[in-house]
Amino acid sequence: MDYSVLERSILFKGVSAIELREELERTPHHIQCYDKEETIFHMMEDATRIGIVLEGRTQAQKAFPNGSQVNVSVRGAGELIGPAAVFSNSRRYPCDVVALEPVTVMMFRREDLLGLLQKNILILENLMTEIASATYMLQQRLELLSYNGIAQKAAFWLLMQARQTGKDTVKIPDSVSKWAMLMNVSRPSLHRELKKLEDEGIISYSHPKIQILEREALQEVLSRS
Amino acid sequence: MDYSVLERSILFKGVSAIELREELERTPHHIQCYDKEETIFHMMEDATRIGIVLEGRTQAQKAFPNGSQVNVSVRGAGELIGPAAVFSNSRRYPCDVVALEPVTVMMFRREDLLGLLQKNILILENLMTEIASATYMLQQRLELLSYNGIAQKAAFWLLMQARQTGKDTVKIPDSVSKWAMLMNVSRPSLHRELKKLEDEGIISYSHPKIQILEREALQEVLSRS
DNA sequence: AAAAATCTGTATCCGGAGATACACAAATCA
DNA sequence: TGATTTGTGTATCTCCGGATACAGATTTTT
Repeated sequence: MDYSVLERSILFKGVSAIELREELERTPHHIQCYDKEETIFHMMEDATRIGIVLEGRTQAQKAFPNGSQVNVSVRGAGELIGPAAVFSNSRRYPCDVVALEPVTVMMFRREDLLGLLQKNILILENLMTEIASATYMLQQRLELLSYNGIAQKAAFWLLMQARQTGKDTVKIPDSVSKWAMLMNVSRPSLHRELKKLEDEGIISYSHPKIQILEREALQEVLSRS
Repeated sequence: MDYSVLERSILFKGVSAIELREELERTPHHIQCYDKEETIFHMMEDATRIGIVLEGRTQAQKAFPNGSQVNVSVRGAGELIGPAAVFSNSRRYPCDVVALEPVTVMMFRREDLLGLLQKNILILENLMTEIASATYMLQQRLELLSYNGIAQKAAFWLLMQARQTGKDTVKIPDSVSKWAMLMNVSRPSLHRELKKLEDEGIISYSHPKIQILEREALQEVLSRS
């Protein structure tokens, strides 16, 4: 078994290889594989298990009654799926988690993980940081959705990316379509607004890349409405 | 000093009074009072402190550059403010937290609280559950905002309330205006849509109360679009 | 390399919802 | 109790953005 992923995983980072091995021997868990498209956790299902992605990528998504769908987050090797759900009061998965590719996951049952946490403070801190950061991401997401104009949403997202990466050239996430979904707007509308921003000389947009030309002006877009 | 609030607080519930007193004596903290309208935590400020509300109510809110504002959550006696922010990677408060009334808060610095957590697993579990549940609330909020129609948003909210309370008569939160803000729509538009739903015989609306007449139909509203 | 699937750029149409305005009711305060 | 503030009910107007369509480009599959 390859421990390198685990050693750098969200949950176990900072834990020495030896210690990690011991902990795992003591703690019940199992490895599970899923095909592409397969659902790992079902929305509203009882949240008894938490997973560490060992291989492949998963996506949390929420299907709407009208057929549309919102993508919440993508998790790759070393990342966790379902951590908040398992410890929340409701103890339900709030979205579906599906495999974007063939995926292998290490699964822990809630009670077994709790044991781990009680014995190893470092793991516990890791988990807490992860969950806390998740709420931060969600708040960010919420702020994005709370802007009423498409230009505002796009500007907010661009400024956020620019701040996080330190660069003022931003690559579009996967595709314009995905980006539009992320912001809960239609793709043609997003495209139209990007063009407008380009016409105004605030950004320059050539397919997979967007460059922020006038950060001031872009900031100022946020206060329009 | 009155310990009754603390004993039933989110953070310390389940901890015996004696133990609680000991912990508090060992752990640096201080009590702070705020006037109505005063800001307790500033958005983007360095998140070094976590608070337990002892008296009064606080509100987390986010001001937008264009002047509008989103209310995130209200916290009363025994509840926590800033728990996720303090343990997130960014370590920034994601919103302003302001006093809705005169408020007294017990403040802990991050490092002091960490000490508490390491010594007392129960407190740690409490905190984790709280943060995890917060992400659940946020997901809910996100789902609400992700519906594109006002009728859909309202229906979702009503069904949620009905499920949570078990009743099919729902009281509007504070006021229609506040409700509209919560869902990020304009008040007149919300009112219009409520009327429509009433015309359709799905709900009955007489000022502070809404009764769900046809739950099936209301559920079905969600899939419109 | 051909075929299939997916994504982009762009235009046209139209409905939903925001902004605004104002009379009336309700709650708060002086 | 009257005055001031805050919230509700409702209409009208405007426009942003969703739906749809389709031609070219790009990527993936076979």
